[in-house]
Amino acid sequence: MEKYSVELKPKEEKKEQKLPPLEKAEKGKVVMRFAPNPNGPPTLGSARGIVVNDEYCKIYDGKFILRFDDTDPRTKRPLLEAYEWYLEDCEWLNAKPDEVVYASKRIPIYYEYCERLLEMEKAYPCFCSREEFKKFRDTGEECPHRNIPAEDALEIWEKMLNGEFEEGQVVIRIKTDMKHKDPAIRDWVAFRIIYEDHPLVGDEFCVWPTLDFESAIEDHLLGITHIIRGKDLRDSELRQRYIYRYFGWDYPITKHWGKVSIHEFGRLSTSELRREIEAGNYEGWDDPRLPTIRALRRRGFRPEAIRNFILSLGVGENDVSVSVKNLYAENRKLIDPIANRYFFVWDPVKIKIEGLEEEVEVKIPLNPTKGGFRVLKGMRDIYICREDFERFEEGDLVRLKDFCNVRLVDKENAVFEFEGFELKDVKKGKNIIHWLPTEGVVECHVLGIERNYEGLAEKNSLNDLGNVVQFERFAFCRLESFDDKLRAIYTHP
RNA sequence: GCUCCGGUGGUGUAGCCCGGCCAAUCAUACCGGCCUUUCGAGCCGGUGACCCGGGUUCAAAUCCCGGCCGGAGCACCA
Repeated sequence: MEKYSVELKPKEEKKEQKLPPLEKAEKGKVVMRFAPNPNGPPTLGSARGIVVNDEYCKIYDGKFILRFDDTDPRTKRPLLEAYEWYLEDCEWLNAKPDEVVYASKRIPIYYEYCERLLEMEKAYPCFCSREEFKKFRDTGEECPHRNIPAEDALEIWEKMLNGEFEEGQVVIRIKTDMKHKDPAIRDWVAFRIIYEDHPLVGDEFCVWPTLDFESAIEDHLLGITHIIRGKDLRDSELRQRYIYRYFGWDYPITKHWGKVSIHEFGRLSTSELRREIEAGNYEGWDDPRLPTIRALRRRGFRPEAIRNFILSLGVGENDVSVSVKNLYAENRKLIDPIANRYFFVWDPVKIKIEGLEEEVEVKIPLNPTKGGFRVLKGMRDIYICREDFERFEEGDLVRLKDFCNVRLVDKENAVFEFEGFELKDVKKGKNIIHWLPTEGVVECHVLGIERNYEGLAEKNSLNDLGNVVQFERFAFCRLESFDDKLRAIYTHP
């Protein structure tokens, strides 16, 4: 009995720093933020922003802010439920923000700063169409509106706010340098007119700041010291620095990482996922095949595994393309010592064991490191996987794991012959298979990644409802619910 | 096209700023072995990389130049 009760060795956590030191970071003074647009649930991609920023805050005793950059009610319209999802998932990832900010609720603040810029003649209302302005930008010429005097500019701004212009008729641009060597930086748009209800603040506003403007102001107001984000926002820094210069502010220290793509999931774009779901290709945002945090949680991943996986990607600027197997490995380290083992027989075939005198009680270890047992009834009629059954030929000796040895004598009728309880002859290898009696089992459906599985599982496993278990020789699965049958979700091998 | 960034084993990563201790770290994958019972788990071991060419130097993955390859931005999206 004690041969299974090996003591649980707590895999000691190496306290090594998982991230490179942050430039000019002082303990206790670091303020960082993760600033998503909540137009869908957090994905593994968002988790990178959450985890890396949070991890640095933890390392430096800093402050972690979650800021919703939700200032576009149309093109990347926020999803009302998603605000809550971000809060939930951050907390689940052990990255509870110290402060939460909603940009859409702070629009008047951005207006004030815009007015100051207009007064300083560092911003101007521009009536060029996109196409017209593109020409100026490409040639490096100033557009005719660039030198509108402050008073007139302010007047136009007032009219914008009052809804006296059509959408697209006028925008506010920040003066940079029309000769800037990178055309992307030249006089960028800070405010535009959009007549559309915002999911959070309704129709209160019709003049909306762009991300570059809103983010620039907020980062300063919030006292952000370090920004780490995707390299797609690299030029933002160059644009925003103009505002910082005009106001005499210091720009935070920045770092940018490349794109992550996961072999099995592809690029992690929220908009794409949304399209797929709306097209009915997935059941919802928590469909286990999806790379959303809620799907991963549903599958039974540990938040620590996700953190470790993300941190292992580092913060380099080159794009990474990694396999989920790395995530699986991280999770396995955490759950292997605690997940109870059970038998799950998919595509079951009923076989008969001839010559088995009486039913026996079979004790099987619950977990090799933790110890404990579960009991199955060893009887004449049992189930095994069709996959296994098909492999065998008459005369083959098979070990029913922890039960007995049997020999296939009549494949046609699925009859085996009892050979003894002793573990001998078949001590290892593919001929040790798992099995299930005809009593003490429940129907089980496993929602898989590539395919789903129908079969039978030990009734014992009901004790682990809600937990992740290992179905031996199958995979780790999370037992989600039990109604007419046990419903499990495939976690990973 | 213009601007910027990056290239370390199959994959990801450390090292590069401040050249030598790097015949290059760690993980994953793969292969092999082990296990009185998961060969789809676990344990142990092994294979495997500095994009190319020049230069500087006693010494270069690390510094410089050129090339090649990859990526990002150039939206009234974030």
